[in-house]
Amino acid sequence: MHKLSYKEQERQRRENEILRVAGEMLAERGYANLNMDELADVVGISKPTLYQHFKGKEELVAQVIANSMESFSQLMEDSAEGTPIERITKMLRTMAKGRSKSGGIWGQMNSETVWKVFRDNPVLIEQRKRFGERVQLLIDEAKAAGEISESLPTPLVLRVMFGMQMAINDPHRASDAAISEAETDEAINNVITIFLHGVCPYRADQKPELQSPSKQKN
Amino acid sequence: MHKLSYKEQERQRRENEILRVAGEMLAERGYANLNMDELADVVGISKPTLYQHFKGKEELVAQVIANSMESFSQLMEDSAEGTPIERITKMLRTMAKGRSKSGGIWGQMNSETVWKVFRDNPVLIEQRKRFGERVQLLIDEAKAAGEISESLPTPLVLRVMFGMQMAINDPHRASDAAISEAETDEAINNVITIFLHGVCPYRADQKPELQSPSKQKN
Amino acid sequence: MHKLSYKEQERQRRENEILRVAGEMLAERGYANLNMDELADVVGISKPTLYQHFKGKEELVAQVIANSMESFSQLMEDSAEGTPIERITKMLRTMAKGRSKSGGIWGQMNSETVWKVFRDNPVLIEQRKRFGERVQLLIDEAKAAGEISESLPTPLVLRVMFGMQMAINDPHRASDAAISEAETDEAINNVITIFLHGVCPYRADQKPELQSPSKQKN
Amino acid sequence: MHKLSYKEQERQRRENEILRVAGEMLAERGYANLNMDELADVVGISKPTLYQHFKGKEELVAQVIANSMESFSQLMEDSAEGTPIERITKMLRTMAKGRSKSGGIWGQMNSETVWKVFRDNPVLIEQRKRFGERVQLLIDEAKAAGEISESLPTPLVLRVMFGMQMAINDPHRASDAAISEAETDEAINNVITIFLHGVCPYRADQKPELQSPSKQKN
DNA sequence: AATGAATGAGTGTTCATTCAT
DNA sequence: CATGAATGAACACTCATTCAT
Repeated sequence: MHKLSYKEQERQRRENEILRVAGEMLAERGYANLNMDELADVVGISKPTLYQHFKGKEELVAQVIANSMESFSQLMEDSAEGTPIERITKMLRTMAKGRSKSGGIWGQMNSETVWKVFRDNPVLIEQRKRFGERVQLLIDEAKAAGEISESLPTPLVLRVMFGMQMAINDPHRASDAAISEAETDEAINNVITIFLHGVCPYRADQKPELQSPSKQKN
Repeated sequence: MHKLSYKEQERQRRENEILRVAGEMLAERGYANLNMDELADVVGISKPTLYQHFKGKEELVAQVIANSMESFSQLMEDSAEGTPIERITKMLRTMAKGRSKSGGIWGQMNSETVWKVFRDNPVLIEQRKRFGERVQLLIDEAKAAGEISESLPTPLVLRVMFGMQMAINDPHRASDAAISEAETDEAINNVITIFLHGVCPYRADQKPELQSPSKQKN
Repeated sequence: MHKLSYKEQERQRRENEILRVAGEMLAERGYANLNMDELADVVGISKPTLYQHFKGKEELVAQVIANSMESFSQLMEDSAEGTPIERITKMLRTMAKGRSKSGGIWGQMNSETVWKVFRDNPVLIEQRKRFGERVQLLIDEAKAAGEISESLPTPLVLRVMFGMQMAINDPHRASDAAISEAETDEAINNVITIFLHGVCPYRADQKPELQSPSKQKN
Repeated sequence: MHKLSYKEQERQRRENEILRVAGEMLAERGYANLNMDELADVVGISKPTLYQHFKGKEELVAQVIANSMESFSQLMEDSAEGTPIERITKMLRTMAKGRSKSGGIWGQMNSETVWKVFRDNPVLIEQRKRFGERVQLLIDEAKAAGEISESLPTPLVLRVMFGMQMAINDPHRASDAAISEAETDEAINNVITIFLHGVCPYRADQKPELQSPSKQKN
């Protein structure tokens, strides 16, 4: 890999900065309220420069999502040690701590626009595939280790992981009343506990029986 | 209760129609892409008429949310029989089936704007209180019945319920490829199962141990 | 003159009420901010009823102006006794006291729209003529009596009268700090004094010499 | 003071042009009929460009007023020579000639909206203070020189000056029939004469006696 | 005759995107 | 390359006016 020129480095640094800020904005305010003017302002560049880095808002957001997935993937890679469930736990915890990086963006998938970007952007199509495979692998390992019920479809487990994310904080807490670190930690722990118990293979002697709707009244 | 005039009925009917369409749009496209022009068009009225029903976009959305919470509340009321956990199960199932009514809108709370409406709108403040109390009651009953772990804070349980919601469908499925009823049902069942196992009091002999972060590496 | 039916009387009463309220609104807020919805509301009737009395906003305003001129004319008629200048004084005072009736509306002539109504409305054309004649008469009498300088064109004197009006109050005083009756009275007295001294024939020995622009530097 | 770049100059030029046109429109048509679309059109720019210069209609109007006051202030500064009354005379004349600059806008203060801007806009608050002080000074000098009656409150004198303004022209003359320069000049002279005689200290031997309302009948 | 309800035609404002410098 | 400045296309909201009842 050849050495990057100073200019090139600078460019990279700035691109990352843009993506970082955009990621935060996207997670906090949603696609529609992600304002290109403000973004450029906060990053400290002009709008045309912004457009030199990204062809448009959609592409920018696509990159943000890509980055987010990438760092998520990286996270899985990095926590390669431990039992699968330990790794999953760690992932959940990391996601939760850095809400803006992954969880926050996931929450934006409810917006049609973001979803379309996620679905149709060429860069993301590839990334989605790789990402899915890696997660699949991890979850499957967990299944093999008996830590996740075999009967649960992998994508569903993944979606539950993200859904759990959203349960950790009131998305926008009491506005001014900052939440203590300890409180957040406890919420995280609780959510992880719920997740782990929720997905682990249950045994016959365990209480909750799912009643199919028809038999409900019984 | 006096009989409503035909006009009055018509007005009500239309108001409901507006709320229904707006609810769908909100759930599917988010606040920013809920377009008053289009809404009026789809409902088949003119914009000023729309504004005679609702003072503005925010109030409209507030009403949509209020309605959504109301029908959710109603649901709890209606399913008053059965063990608490049976009732919760039924609720989850109903929420999941009618995504647009409750779950879909909940997903929009990630948008700053919607969240502000939810927090600050006077109509909703009262409703939130009542809603919270009812749910609190239900969950507390479930705790008392030993169906939900006492150690889990009630609001967190509620948030998990909503988070679960979002795990049921890819928020926007493969766009055209409609998902079979059966598939959805299975997803619902799976998610409910996960929820029930996740929150039920676990016993010492159960597998998953939550490792506190410090001890993680062991 | 035949006796009016009760209905007819009622109608008249309401028409007057509309004109009164509209007059106040027009004087205080200007043409553009005179809102037909609000007007109907304040008067306590529905908009279609309003439109049964007046063909449209312009006609309504025309009537308001006509009324205003009429009551002004009436005022001149009523104060037929005394020297011309005494009558003019009385007029100024009455105008000032009831700003909304005459002076206030006069102030709205700066709005293109109101001015056009004033100029072009058929009802007003006639009224303007009569009004002008009466005032002309009065001012000419005053001139004849040596109370107003012969050299001042009558329309200009009239305009100065109205201009003086606007000097009495800050159009919208310190908003909340109500002005004492006494203060207003003094302002009125001062303004009238200025007017009377301003227009009365001056004698050679009086101080202020008007310098024509060319000689100004002198 | 560094030399402005060409771009900067151009920007200034355009900003002035906007203010000029807006000032004319405001004076002629009032706040409500000052249309941002049309303004942009007339100036020859697009609406968003307009909004890059001024945050909104109110701010734009505030600037127009500020400019107007500033040029008025400047006028006082510039005509620093001569007796106070000479200076006032000159001011009146200049105001009258350039109606749109000062007088015309003053006439709009009857509109609630414009008045609110005048009262509440932060930029104008400071300007109003300075403006008031300067005028106060001038009028007080005139009083000291015996050219304006000591008994007249300064603010009232100022208001009368502006009121006089409005007497010079029929605010909108016979529309098409342009008024000859000479006519206007004569009107101006007459109004100034009236003003000067009106406010100068009157002597006991002068005719017009102000009758207090109670004694009017004599 | 009176009204609740409806609307066409704007109005101010914003935003993603592109030139000219 | 970087940028100040420009813009087309929307969008939320309002208002005078008119029907249908």
